[in-house]
Amino acid sequence: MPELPEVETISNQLEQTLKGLKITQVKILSEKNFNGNPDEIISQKIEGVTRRAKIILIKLSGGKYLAVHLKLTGQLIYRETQSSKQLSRARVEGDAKMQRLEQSEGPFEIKELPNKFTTVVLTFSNDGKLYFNDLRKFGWMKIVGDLGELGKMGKLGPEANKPEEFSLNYFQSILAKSKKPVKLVIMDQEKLAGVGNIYANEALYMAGIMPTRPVNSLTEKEIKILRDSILGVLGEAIKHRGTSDTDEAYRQITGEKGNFQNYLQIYGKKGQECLRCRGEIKWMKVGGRGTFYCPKCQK
DNA sequence: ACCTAAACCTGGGCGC
DNA sequence: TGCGCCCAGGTTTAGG
Repeated sequence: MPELPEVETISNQLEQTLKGLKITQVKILSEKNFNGNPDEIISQKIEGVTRRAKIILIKLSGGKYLAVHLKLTGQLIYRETQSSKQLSRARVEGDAKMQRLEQSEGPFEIKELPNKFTTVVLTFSNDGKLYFNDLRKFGWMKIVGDLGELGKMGKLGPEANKPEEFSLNYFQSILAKSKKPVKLVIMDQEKLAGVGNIYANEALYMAGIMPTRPVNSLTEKEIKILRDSILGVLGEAIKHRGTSDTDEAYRQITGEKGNFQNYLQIYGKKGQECLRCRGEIKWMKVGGRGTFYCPKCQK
């Protein structure tokens, strides 16, 4: 699910929420989604939470990290209270935060936790709990000393939302070498970290470039515009706390949806009108992934 | 080195 | 209403 803006949002919220707490319990409900010895992290303090590409890194006082990848449908939901008694008390007392939680929408209405999709539950020294839910169970948690232990996943390009790392010079250098479709190159995590299917579609539309264009055919001007579009769309999506396009995937740690789905221009809009030319938005597969484009506006 | 399809899973939506 | 098929925010792996 989550791409850079969603993982950034979750990571920032976890940093705010978990920093300084100790892990008191690790309950594993799905063995295949937790890699490592859970006893190793019990009673360790959370020193901070950061992000690299689409990986969340929870730094522990023992020096290691609890790394989390949400893949397509992973969620991390934090609750300090969950009993129905507490819910009803919050209702009576008009607790704004709890009411907001109760009102969030979708089939996973996260009233009951853990639920059938919960794979791991971490409990902290304040009795708060972090629920790792994952409908498709592709996501994982892993105890690692550094990113190198993640194998291929640890080999990552510059962060796609950071202009200094993702420099124009660097972008030009990776594009000159290859005849691959531009969409595949900007989604290649080893070349550029954080861009996934939604934001690749959006950035290419904004830049007016066909997703299938061989990268070595891009003009200098197009390369500049594409870089600006990637930086721009990721920045905006972070501001709006990510995209919750469907009901079953990305949520903020409160259970609330993000808001960037209201600002998408091309992703998921097959058959609808292009905002720019009023032509029909088309769909095709590029590298096996669903790709939305406007044949008039993207060359 | 390239490309594609399949694999990991579960559920929603569509056509018939 | 039900069945079969295709689709889904990611990444790895197998085969040509």
